[in-house]
Amino acid sequence: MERGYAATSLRMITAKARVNLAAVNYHFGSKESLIREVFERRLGPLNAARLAYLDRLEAHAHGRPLPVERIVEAIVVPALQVSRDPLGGGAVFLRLLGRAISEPASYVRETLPAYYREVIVRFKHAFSHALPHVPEQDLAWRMHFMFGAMSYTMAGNDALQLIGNCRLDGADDAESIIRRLVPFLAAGLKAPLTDSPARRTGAAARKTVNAVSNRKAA
Amino acid sequence: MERGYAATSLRMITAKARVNLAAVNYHFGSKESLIREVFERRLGPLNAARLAYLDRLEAHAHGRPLPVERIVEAIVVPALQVSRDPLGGGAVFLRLLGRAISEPASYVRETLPAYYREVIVRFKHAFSHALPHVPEQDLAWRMHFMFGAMSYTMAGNDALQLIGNCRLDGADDAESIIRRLVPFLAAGLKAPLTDSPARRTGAAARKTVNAVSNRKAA
DNA sequence: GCATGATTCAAACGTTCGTTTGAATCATGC
DNA sequence: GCATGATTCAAACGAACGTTTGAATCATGC
Repeated sequence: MERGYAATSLRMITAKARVNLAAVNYHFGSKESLIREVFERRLGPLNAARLAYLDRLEAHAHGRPLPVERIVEAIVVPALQVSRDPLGGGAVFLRLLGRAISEPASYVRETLPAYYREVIVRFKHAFSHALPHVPEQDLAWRMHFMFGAMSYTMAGNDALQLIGNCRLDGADDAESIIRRLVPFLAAGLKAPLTDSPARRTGAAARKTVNAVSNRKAA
Repeated sequence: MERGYAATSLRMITAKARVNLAAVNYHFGSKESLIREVFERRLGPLNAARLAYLDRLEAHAHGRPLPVERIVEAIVVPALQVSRDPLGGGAVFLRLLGRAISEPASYVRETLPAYYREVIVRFKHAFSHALPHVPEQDLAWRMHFMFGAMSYTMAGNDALQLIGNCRLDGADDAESIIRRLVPFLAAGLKAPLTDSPARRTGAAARKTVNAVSNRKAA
């Protein structure tokens, strides 16, 4: 979580766990299998809880479209529960997960999608039902942005915000994060569609390029 | 960009660049200094362009609050320009940057904030001027979410979306990404404030925890 | 109490890493 | 054309990595 996969050695892990170095290869086979097992144990139940949450919402709705906020909650709230449950991995696992999605290592790029496939399909249907006027492509992109904001937040990437002369309070309190994250994401998903491709950026953008070039020349 | 800092060896880099391995330590001193130089060269001009863009907007506004969409554009459009300019690093640098923000390595967690300090202060002022009803803490969080969605998108994290039975078209076309990203972020920043802390999540959340526990027992 | 299979342990393996070294090569000013 | 400083190069260094090994230890059923 705090060092990334490649930079975390089995010697660090086994020392922290107070076990012998060879135990990892004996019980798991390899370092790669070890972290795969972590996801197997933690991510499966988390996504199952998300689907169960969505099932409950849809059962209550009797086919009517759900409020976007509720659908977003179905994704975010189970993560909150995990972060509160030390036996379920706690907040540490969420941080690991947030980082893992950006992890370039092949082991995770080939493993994670399998866990998310059903979640994405189900929630995409729910969103497209709740937002019938949003074209499929736009919805896919908005879900993409949503996952970005979520995983970034879960990864605890406070590197930038720390220095904005005002710390983020309640960064440890998952509920206060969700109270702010859900309205943000729901508003983004419900944003009005802009059919005109922002023509006005053309001129300003050219000036920007010049500013970049000038800086480089200096 | 595609392997992460720790997993990218100087031997790979020097082989790709068709130079001798020792050249890195001769010209840069160390691997860490090498990547620091990359940020020095690329990130400085990019953030300068963002500030210049904001300067231009504010000069035209004569003290009046700016539309949130325009402020977001000031952050996003210069990145588009960089992605189009192969000499400025191109899209590859943006992907590197998006990954770097999530990179746990200490070299970057201590280097990047310095480049972003002024950007964050200036844009926070602009946003709080445009959104006077949003408390400072909420605004800080919303900017945090915004950076998350942005860096995730810039990092090209398509691992999850690929399998949602509908590919993201135009993923290479930066302008079409921006056309969708700006409305999403602006809507999120302008989202109505929820003063009631979503009490209704209590019961549902408890059920969710049970679902997780049951899955674990199975 | 002893045989047996599972687990733990210290030690070593081969590989790869970032870095250093010292000689070879290049460029440049006189 | 030669001295000098900068750069390139092949080779090696020590350290750290994931993994393997074989003996020691533990647990368990008879």
